[in-house]
Amino acid sequence: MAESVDSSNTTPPPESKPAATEHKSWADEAEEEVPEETNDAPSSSSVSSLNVDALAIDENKKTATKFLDEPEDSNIQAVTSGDTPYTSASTFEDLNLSPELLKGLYVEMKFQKPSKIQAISLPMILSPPHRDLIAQAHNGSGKTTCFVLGMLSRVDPNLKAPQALCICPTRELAIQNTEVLRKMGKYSGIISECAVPADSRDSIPIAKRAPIMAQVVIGTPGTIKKWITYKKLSAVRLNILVFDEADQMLAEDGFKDDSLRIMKDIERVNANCQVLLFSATFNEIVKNFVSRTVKKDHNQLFVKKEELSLEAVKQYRVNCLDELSKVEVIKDYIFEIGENVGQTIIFVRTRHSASMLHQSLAELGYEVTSIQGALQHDERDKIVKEFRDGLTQVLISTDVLARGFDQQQVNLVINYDLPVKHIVGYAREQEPDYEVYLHRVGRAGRFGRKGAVFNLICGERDANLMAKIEQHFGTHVTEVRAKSVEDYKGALREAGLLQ
DNA sequence: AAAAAAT
Repeated sequence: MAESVDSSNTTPPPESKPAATEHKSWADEAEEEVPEETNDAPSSSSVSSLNVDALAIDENKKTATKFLDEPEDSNIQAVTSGDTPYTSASTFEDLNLSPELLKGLYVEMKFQKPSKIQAISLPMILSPPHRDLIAQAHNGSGKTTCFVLGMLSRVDPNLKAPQALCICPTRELAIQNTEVLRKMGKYSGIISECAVPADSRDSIPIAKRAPIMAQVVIGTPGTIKKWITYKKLSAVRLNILVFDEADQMLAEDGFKDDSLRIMKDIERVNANCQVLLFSATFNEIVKNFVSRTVKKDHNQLFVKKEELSLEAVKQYRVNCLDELSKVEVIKDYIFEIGENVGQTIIFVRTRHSASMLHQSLAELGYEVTSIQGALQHDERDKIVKEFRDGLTQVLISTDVLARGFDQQQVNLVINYDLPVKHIVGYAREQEPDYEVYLHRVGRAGRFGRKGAVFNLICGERDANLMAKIEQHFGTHVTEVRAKSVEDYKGALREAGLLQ
């Protein structure tokens, strides 16, 4: 039903081309980034021969392009602006990167060749005239590498001034992206700074801070805005501005104003700053809005929503009699067998329920940690670090970690509550937050790994939400009977997480 | 409601 809406806005109708090939498992090719799991067709599989075919032109001189490459076509729809030809990169060498950056990719990151989204987006990001780009790609498919490499490539190492800026919705994501950039840029000599609020004890008053000399700055909107306002962060030499989770950053209350403000502040002093918007989700309304926040001649990459669910992540529902039995399900089944399949994140809707669930499980003797935005910054950092180090197996979280959090050992995601949209006024029926759902699911199955999601459903209200989610993404969420451990084992086996 | 972050 919504498909027509989707395609009409993503892509002008093709004129002469046959319909895009059926979608194949994205996961198969996303695995390219994981050396030990690489079992793909050899890289000679004709990626380099693809070129851009003009399919249709609209009044803005937008050209719809279809990248015809590997047999497992991932159906990323490209809309390019003007007549710059872009050729997909089959190797990182195709991108004219510095030897230092190539070394970072191969030695530090252990990458072999670009993933699909990298192959397509990087030429668009790196080739003059450096047009703005709105890029959508699946969870865990390597978006971070796209913009991190974009930032590193567009920095002049000899110029000691901020040249690349990246804005993220959470502290955790800003830290994670900074770590990726430092790793990838290890041999480049490029200096970076993470702009998130410091612990109260070692924070320096902004007025006393020296101006930022780092060449790349990655952070959250409040701190970045503050640095710009106090003239500690100059936008004059910025070549590239990235919004990670851009749909949230630019369209959601609380983020939108800050993001647009930062964009305007930069524009005022710098007309040539390339803007990149990255996310796994851009719903139709948001897509429409954000495309008006970037330059008119921007390029676009989009994926249909029906093809966004990761096929490698199996989705299940568990019907629970009441809220209390949700805890039973978690302790009897998830803890009994879940611990054998890797790490688990349990998502809850409120900060309060994060604490409550944590407490209940702790009282029952289970080792869990929980994270939510009301905790102290250093506490948040500590909990994430323990989880990353594998010291904790099960982490309860609000949606603070719903987006972007990349921990490859997470194979299991529990939706203790389904995400719902906050509707102002008196709505009769609750609407699921489809984007948050997809992002939560995407915490499992990183880079094409297997994963499973258990949605704990209680009552008609939850059942309704679940049904809407299934309909929206065109996926089936299999029911698991909450009767015995065997039922759960069967589900995990089916998901490929158990033998 | 949650996410940022400032006061």
